[in-house]
Amino acid sequence: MPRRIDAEARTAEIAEASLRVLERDGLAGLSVRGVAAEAGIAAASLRRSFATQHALREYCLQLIEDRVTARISALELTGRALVDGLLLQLLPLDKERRLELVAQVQLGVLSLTDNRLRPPAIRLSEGVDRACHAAVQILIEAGLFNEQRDPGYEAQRLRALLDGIAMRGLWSGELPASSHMPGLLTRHLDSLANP
Amino acid sequence: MPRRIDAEARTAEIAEASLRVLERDGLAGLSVRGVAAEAGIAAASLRRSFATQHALREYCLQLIEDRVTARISALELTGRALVDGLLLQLLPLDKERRLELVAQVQLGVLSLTDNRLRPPAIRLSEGVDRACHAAVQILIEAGLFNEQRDPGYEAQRLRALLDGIAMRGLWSGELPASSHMPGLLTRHLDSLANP
DNA sequence: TCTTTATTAGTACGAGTGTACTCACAAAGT
DNA sequence: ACTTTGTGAGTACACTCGTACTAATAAAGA
Repeated sequence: MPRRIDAEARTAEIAEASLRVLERDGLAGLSVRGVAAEAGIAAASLRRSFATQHALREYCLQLIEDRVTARISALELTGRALVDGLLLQLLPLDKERRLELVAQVQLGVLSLTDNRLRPPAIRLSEGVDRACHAAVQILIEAGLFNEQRDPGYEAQRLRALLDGIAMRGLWSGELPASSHMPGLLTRHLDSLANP
Repeated sequence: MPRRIDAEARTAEIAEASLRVLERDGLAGLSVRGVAAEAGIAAASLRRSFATQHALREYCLQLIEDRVTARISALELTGRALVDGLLLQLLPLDKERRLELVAQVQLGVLSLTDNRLRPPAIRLSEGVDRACHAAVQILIEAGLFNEQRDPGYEAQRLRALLDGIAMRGLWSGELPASSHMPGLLTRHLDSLANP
């Protein structure tokens, strides 16, 4: 009887349009009317998928997490190459990853003053934490991690370094100048094997 | 003839009220009426100091930079203690520093989509860069920097690490849990002397 | 074909926004 | 005492916002 059964596809489209709006216009542009226009649908249709603006913002964070984890899961690598690939998924090295990171930071900053947004923001952050700990574990198993080092500390330091490099890449304009970001990261990963 | 010649004092009060609003209510709260209420003055009086909302936001970034540099200049330390004190001024270790960092991130994120805000944001970022390079230089002069290391690379890595630790401190709620932030930093600084 | 449903466009409301005024008051310098 | 000036409170305009409706349209299943 119904007209269509899209549901999920529709919400995904809307959320992806939201990410584009977040990168182009920032938080101020993430309005019901603005996102609907970007998605090419009517505002009333958007409110059928997301009854409230908060639900939309929440789903955006969820979508970012899903997309990143999907990309990481798709990596068919091992050892050091896997560690590189894994961590590079969290840096704004191309348009897609920059889009996600900008949106993530915008919503993350909003979560500082909107407590309802903190749970999904924390979930996302914990995911990155797990990735860093996993990276250290992979290095250990590959014999690329000096045994004198403290795995827990190195995972934390790696997390901070990763965030810092990502931020640096964000502020410093576009993608070209940020091509030396991976260098900083890989050089750090190299150093974990030595002393 | 005039009534008072405050000028600077007034603008400083307003900007400090703005920082408080930014931490409490976020970017959405940084409105003319909202800041005026926080500062305890009339909206019309605020617009005498800041003709436009953009000027207010711009001055906030400037004020943050001034406050941080003032605190750093006031440090009467040398060697490693100076490096520690210098870098700790950029972490959200107390209410004042957290206030500044939250405001800085809020406006920094806004500068991603408001190009007029980029110059002051970039200035602030470059100041942090200089601090990191200075920190490395101080370590070298104090003999706490292994000569096999690359000063330029270590300055960049320090910068990223500092930003990452600061971000971590921001997201993870309040100040208590972030007391292990300095540990991460000092441990890294220690390691610069060795291998 | 008929019925059911999703989508659309449009409108409406109350609130908040930046910006721009006016007018009365209070304080300081001459 | 008088004049100049900053301040305060208030008002206004045009806009956007989230949210909530309506009525009309289009498409799919029965």
